[in-house]
Amino acid sequence: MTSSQGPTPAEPSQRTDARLNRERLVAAARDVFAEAGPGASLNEIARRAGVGPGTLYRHFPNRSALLTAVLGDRIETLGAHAERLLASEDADAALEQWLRAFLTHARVHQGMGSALLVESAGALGFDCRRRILDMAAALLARAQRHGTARADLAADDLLRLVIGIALATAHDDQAGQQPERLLDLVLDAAHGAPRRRK
Amino acid sequence: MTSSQGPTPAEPSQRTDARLNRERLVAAARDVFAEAGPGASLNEIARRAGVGPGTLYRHFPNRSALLTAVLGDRIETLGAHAERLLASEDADAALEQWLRAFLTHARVHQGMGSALLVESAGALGFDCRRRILDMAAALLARAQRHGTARADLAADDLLRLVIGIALATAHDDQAGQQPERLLDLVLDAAHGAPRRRK
DNA sequence: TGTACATCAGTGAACGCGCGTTCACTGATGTAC
DNA sequence: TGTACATCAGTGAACGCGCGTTCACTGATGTAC
Repeated sequence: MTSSQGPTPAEPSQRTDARLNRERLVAAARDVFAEAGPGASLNEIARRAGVGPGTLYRHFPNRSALLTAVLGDRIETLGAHAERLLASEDADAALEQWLRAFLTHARVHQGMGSALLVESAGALGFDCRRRILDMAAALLARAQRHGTARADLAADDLLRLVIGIALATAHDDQAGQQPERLLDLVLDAAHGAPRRRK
Repeated sequence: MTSSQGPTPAEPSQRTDARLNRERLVAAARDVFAEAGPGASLNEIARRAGVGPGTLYRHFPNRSALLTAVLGDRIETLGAHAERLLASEDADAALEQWLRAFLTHARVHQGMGSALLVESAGALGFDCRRRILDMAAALLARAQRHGTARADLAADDLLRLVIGIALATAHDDQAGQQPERLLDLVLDAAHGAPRRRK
């Protein structure tokens, strides 16, 4: 493949001011979404980015596109992390470390991740959901084969529990160590044998 | 105490039309909150109840009062259930059954419960949170003393996990048996021994 | 390197909307006689 | 039991607000010469 020197591979050729404003918008959106959730005001995001509302719409036709842009690099990071962990020694530890990273991500975006993960509609959201689910599935499968993870555990269930922890502890400043504690509990369940049901 | 024949013990004497409208409002609020979450439109609730917006405000000065009214009988029910279960034989089964009932409640009110449970502010909300936490704590303590529940488990953690399940699976019609499955996992964690951490 | 200009990004006032909330008015209720 | 009336609940138009979204206009950018 030919090596293009631009930092944005997808966009063919963008004016420098346009690229700058786009970056400003994504940065502002990251902050505002983190503060006010996925339903945050788009005007507020434009204000925070120092651009007019029209500029926001020029770059992102709808809220979902903006959400996806914000999530984009997070997902890249999580994906790279998963890749590395899949090559590591301890399959159990790999799963655990990735879930911790995912929890941090989901908490900071308090439900934003889940807005995309839970809602089945939305083409862009579906893609995000798929990619994260794939990462979790790969790590879980390895922990089941070469580790001590329960065989009767689905990746979607595990992920959903962690999202639940994020949602239930989001925006609670006095939560302290609770999110980590709750994840410990879930990890216990992921490795322990199922109880005999009556 | 003297036995008053009225069905509303707290209200001293209410006109019949007022009581009727109040009931209509609570019923409408229950539906609308369940559909649209705790941030649902109050005008929509009034509309659904067939009364003017002013009437809603006459009965409930703010959204929190209305939320509390809706939650009221649910909490009564959960409280009565907890009372009964505390007198039952199997301490573990009692905790499990109550948590299942609580999950159903929290799911149907998709985050409405959590709106009151999580937010520490709000005098009325605080009361709800306290009462539910007390129920969970009593059942958990008994399961720890006379059952197999882990000693290093806090009632707030357990409750928060179940709320998380409710939030993460709310409004997902194709969730199927997932909520119950996730609760099973949490129950496994609640009874199993903690893993040795590296 | 310097200038002219076509292109396209940015602007921000303005629109319609539904929201929460108010309040002067209407009307139903229940009581006193 | 029937009527007069004081009380208080209900009404719903109206207000201000912030939202999402648009679009005629302005202005910066990068290219062609």
